[in-house]
Amino acid sequence: MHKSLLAVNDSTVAGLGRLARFFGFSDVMGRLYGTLLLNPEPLSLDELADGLEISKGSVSMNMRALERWGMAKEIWMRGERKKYYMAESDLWQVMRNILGSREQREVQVALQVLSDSVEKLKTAEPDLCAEEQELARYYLDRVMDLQAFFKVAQMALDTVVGSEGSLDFDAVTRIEIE
Amino acid sequence: MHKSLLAVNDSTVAGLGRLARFFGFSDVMGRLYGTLLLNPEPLSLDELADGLEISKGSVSMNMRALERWGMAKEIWMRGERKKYYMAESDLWQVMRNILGSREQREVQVALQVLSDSVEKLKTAEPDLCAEEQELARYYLDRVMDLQAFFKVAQMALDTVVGSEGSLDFDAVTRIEIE
DNA sequence: CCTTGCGTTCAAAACGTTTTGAACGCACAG
DNA sequence: CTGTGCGTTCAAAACGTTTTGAACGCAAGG
Repeated sequence: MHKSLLAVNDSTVAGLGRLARFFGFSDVMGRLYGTLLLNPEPLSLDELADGLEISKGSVSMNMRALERWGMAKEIWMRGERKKYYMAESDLWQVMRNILGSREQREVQVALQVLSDSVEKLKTAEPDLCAEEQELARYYLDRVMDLQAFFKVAQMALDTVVGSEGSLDFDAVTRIEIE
Repeated sequence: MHKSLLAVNDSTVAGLGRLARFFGFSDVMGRLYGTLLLNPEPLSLDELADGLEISKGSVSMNMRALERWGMAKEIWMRGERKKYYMAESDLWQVMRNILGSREQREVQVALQVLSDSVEKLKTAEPDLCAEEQELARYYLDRVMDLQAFFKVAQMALDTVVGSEGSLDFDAVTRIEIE
């Protein structure tokens, strides 16, 4: 294959590996996704293993993870006993999958913990000595700051997850500041 | 100290540890930040080490990292030879620091690599055989999808980083979809 | 029934990151 | 000048995660 195509392939695959790490996935997941994304035809596990020079076991496990995250889908080729995969090429769809199942849950849990804390502090206040009451109020301020912060995060996530099609540039610039 | 205050402290510190990991920092950085955030008075390195039951060396290194990220600042106490730290309690300021120095650079690099790829593909196209040309066009489509994706990310980051004060809820809900 | 070709699994190994703790340097007080 | 108390450093150890590769299961074809 031509040198420039290989170069583009390499940097894209490497870049998606980086991106995957950034999102808390493994490097290999990102590279597998990149390899599939740049292949018009579906690829088999062996082709992926050869292409990235990693073990078949690793490909098997990481591809299952990619499937669970909706980043790749299995393709049935008639007459073939091998499994073939293609990348989900709609990046916003991938984004929605990830934010929707992982990040939203994370934020939910955080908000739950924080509102429990507010509850605890308010309930306990009467039982506290003066000094402790002051500290409790201080805690309350901080915890409520965190709550406000996470609520904004929650709204932002809901917006992306609830969107259809791709977010466009103009839309994002229309975010306004208090 | 009262049980409920300890419970709130624990869960907040643990939660900020989680959050720190999520953002690619170490758990300890998040816990140190949380500990400082819930202390009306500045704390010394030894107090932090004792409070979290970690070594003094770790506190020293992680606090310097927190300082570099603008998440804590040193407080000079007259007559004291110890170093004291306080948390930067404006969470949006912390966010702006992190997004501004780390994430923006990351996105910049990605965009640079992608536009280099576009350039390479366009330059090389005339030299390619028919089959390769088709693949090059396929690559171009995919690379440009990635470009669009990262440009949205860049805009979102710019918006947050360039903002002053805290983003409010309404503002975020005003994001519109294509 | 056996063989072949495939995907899956998982224990062990490789690897990277984080934590520790002892050694060190520095500044101040006596 | 010396001792004390502090922060810093870094090599070694602990730890967690990822990768490998051999063993296995399973299905299809002979």
